[in-house]
Amino acid sequence: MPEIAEVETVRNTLKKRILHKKIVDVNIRYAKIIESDLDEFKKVLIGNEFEDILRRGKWLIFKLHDYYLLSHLRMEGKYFIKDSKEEIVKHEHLIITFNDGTDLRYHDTRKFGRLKIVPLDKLETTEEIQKQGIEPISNNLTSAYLLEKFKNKRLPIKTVLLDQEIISGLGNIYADEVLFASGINPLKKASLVTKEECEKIIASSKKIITKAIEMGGTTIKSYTSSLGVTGHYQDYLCVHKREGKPCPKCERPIKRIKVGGRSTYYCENCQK
DNA sequence: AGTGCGACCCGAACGC
DNA sequence: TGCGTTCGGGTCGCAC
Repeated sequence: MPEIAEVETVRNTLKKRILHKKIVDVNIRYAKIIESDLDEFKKVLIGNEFEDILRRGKWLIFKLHDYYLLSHLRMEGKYFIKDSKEEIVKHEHLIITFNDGTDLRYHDTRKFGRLKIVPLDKLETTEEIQKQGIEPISNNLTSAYLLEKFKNKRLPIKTVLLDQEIISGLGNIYADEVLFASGINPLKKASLVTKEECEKIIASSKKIITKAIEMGGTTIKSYTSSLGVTGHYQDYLCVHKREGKPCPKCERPIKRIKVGGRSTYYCENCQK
């Protein structure tokens, strides 16, 4: 679920609620989501405090005094802030307790999310962070860069847009939306995408992501960002999850196909 | 190096 | 109603 807009919304929401509070306890209830040594993980967190929250692609980066806590929500990870006295519910896998009687709780139905700690000076050399491509909302994203990256890719453009090492942060929802807005068929081989089409991909990515962040992300199924905040971008989706519904431009029914194993929605008429 | 596909998990939606 | 199957907003590892 969480794509860049959702992660950004979580970041902004949590920043208002958890900074500069002393961590007094850490309860790991499902250890496999933690990629660091568990004792070290706890030792680093307890007595520490979050000083800032950053984001790189879909990675949330919590800055501690001497370490970063990296968190990837994958498909269904969510953060909640609750009173420490509240009963722990199913799927709350990590509970960080603050000295003011509140908890930051990581909830993940499918257990796909991952967390790890890295020392401050090791962030840039951490593989997960190093691999991230250019942010869609960055001015460094140019058609020259995309053309170079697409050059040797025979994969469908849709699949390549999901490659975090090229553009970081686009997921299945916004990839469909970007291609619709750009008038590009999701099955078109990436190596055949033109400079003009790259310009369209860049312009529509910026527009769609900016708007989605403004709307607090997209809520599909039960996804809510932290604190029960619900995104509203789903009201603006043109093609994703709209199989059979009329295309916003030409009114013909939206098609659903599989591309690289992922559900893909598009308009046959507008995306030749 | 680039590509294809199963694996990781679970619950909801669907089909009978 | 009940039971089995399919699917998914993401990424990784492995085989070719």
